[in-house]
Amino acid sequence: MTTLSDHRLERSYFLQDVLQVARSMPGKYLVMQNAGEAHRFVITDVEAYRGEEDEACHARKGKTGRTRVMYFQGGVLYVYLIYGMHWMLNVVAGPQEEPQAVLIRGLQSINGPGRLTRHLGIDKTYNEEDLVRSSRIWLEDNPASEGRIITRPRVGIDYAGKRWREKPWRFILQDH
DNA sequence: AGCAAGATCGGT
DNA sequence: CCGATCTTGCTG
Repeated sequence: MTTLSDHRLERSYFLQDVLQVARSMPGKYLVMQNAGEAHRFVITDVEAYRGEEDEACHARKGKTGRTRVMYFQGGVLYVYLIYGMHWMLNVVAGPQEEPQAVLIRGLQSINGPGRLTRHLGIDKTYNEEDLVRSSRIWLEDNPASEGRIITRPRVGIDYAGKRWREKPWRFILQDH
């Protein structure tokens, strides 16, 4: 018998380049399992951060205590605190030693990267969690997903140079 | 040891 | 538009 969990995304998906991963992520499910109950949320809004050369990426200054997880192979979570208040949820992408990550900015019915982690109870204990093996959080393909993806410049990165500010690396599911 | 900045949010 | 709130990374 086929169950939805057979749709869990495997390693090969996350090993793709971050731009491929990011633009195909809207429409997929973020699954949270607690007390044996799985809750599925459609991902609607993401951004790609790509390598040390990307002036908007945390890895622009190389490997540090905080960014070391970005150098892991794709499929693990990068969770960090911003402004002393909000947990940001990122999915590491690409092969080992290539620092790339997808910031999840919105879910169906929960907009905003800080609001969604608060709603789901995601905090620093999720940092470095492996989406391919975890029993409390993973991603699933959504065969029924339809809807167009629109692109926009990334948000909140005024510190980056113009060339990087203007990259259309935000991917939003149309009508959300 | 001290400091400035930050991939945000909610209230004026 | 501004303040909250605290970790991180850089400087000395």
